Amino acid sequence: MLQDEAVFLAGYDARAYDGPSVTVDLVLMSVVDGAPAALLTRRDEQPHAGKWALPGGFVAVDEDLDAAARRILAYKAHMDGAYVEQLYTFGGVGRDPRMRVISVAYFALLPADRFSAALEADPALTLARISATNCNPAEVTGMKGALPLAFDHADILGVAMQRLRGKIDYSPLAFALLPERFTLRALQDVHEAILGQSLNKSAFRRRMLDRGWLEATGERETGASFRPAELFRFRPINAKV
Amino acid sequence: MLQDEAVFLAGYDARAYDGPSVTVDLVLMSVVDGAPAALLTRRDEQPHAGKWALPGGFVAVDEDLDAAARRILAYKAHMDGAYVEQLYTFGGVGRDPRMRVISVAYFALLPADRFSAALEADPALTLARISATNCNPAEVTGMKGALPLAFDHADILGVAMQRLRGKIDYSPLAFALLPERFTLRALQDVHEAILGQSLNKSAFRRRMLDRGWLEATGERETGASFRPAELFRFRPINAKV
DNA sequence: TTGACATATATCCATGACGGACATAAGTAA
DNA sequence: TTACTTATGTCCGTCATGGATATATGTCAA
Repeated sequence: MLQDEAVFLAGYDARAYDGPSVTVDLVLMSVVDGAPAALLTRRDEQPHAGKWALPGGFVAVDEDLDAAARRILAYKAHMDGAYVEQLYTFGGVGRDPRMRVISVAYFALLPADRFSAALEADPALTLARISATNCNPAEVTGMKGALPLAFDHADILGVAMQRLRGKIDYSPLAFALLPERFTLRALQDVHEAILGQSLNKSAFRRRMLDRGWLEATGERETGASFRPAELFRFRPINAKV
Repeated sequence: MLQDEAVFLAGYDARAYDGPSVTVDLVLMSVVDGAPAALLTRRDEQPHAGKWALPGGFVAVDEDLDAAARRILAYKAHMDGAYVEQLYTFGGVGRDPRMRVISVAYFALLPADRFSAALEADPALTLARISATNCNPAEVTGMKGALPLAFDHADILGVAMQRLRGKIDYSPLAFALLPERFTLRALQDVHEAILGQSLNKSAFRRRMLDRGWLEATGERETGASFRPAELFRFRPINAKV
């Protein structure tokens, strides 16, 4: 921050010198129609009015950081129970032109159906498709073309995708993106969407079944006009998340 | 800056409430005598007087988060140029009994010689050995037995070791713990100290040489009473840190 | 000068994970 | 009943790894 700019702000609020404010920003992610997606809210006010931002909010002085993330998940995104993990803390001085804000980013993973339900429940939310192939900076497109992102939220989205790609093949993150019962094909689709590349089918099945995370239900999918696949369930034994 | 954006800033009340304070805590790590170690400072004041803490400090309102980490590295640990990476943000309400403090933890990696130099330069610092095998919670011992840790710094140390263990075999982190020239044996010693287990020698050599990170210098170590090993140098080509 | 010694370096092989091809199974639809 | 499509299981070549073994190369002592 420039010196005269600091003096300018100090004239309006002396407490600006107390220290940085802390917010939590949430990257709500899912895989929709074979592509990674995130939920964004449209900014009505300055700065960055009209641009799209991650749901977020200030951390209260008597509130755990994780609790703040869950509160924002429930209040601004109308959902709870999602898998939530702290992502990274963004603390550049110029992130927000109003004042100094340090933002602790979290990402939350949701199955596509709950994702859609949240979209319908809140018209202020929109779905942004994230290009998995070219992810730095994150290119997001909505229903009507590209979505300009507010603040450094494109960076945050990029780091979230990066983390997801790095962890998905050795952690059970993918199960948070699927319904309770799913086929091996659906599981592979999620992996391929996150990684942005197709995977070998035999090797993928072997790997997943050998890992011990899957429990066969004995049931099979319905509605397909071909041989139905068996439905599996996530068995969180020896789970390392 | 847009016209209406400037108008908006002029009337903005920077802070409507008092929020949490933000500090940066530094986990200064190295491998000393075949064991992972960290630098701690002794607390003189309450709370936790007499216990040992990570070097840390408040983040100024006009200071980048990363800059704060580098400042603390320079002022409290008397060193610079180390490899520094953000670790995790600890935001529990009861962390500090005095007031609400959210701490962004960083870890810094240093070769053992610079580690020792910092120890000699500042008598307030002490070296804590970290048991790599049983790392949760981190057990640290100094020269005279166990070191009780202040606040939640044992947790932070544990997360730092966990991160280091998780990243060392697929990232060039180990080179930040070695001098500029080193033997393959020294590199393996560092890996084994971090992982807390011995590694297969042939496989380790093959893996490291195939990875393309090592540049042979043609020189050999001196002072050994047996066949001297070749000295290698880290070649940061295609480096992913 | 020479040989013992300790470690570095190179070679070889068994094992297991993986990519990929192929055959078979099991549903729907005509 | 047959065509069709995908699921599921089997087989094999390739490659990374663990591990053993052989050779190379320095110091040190006799």
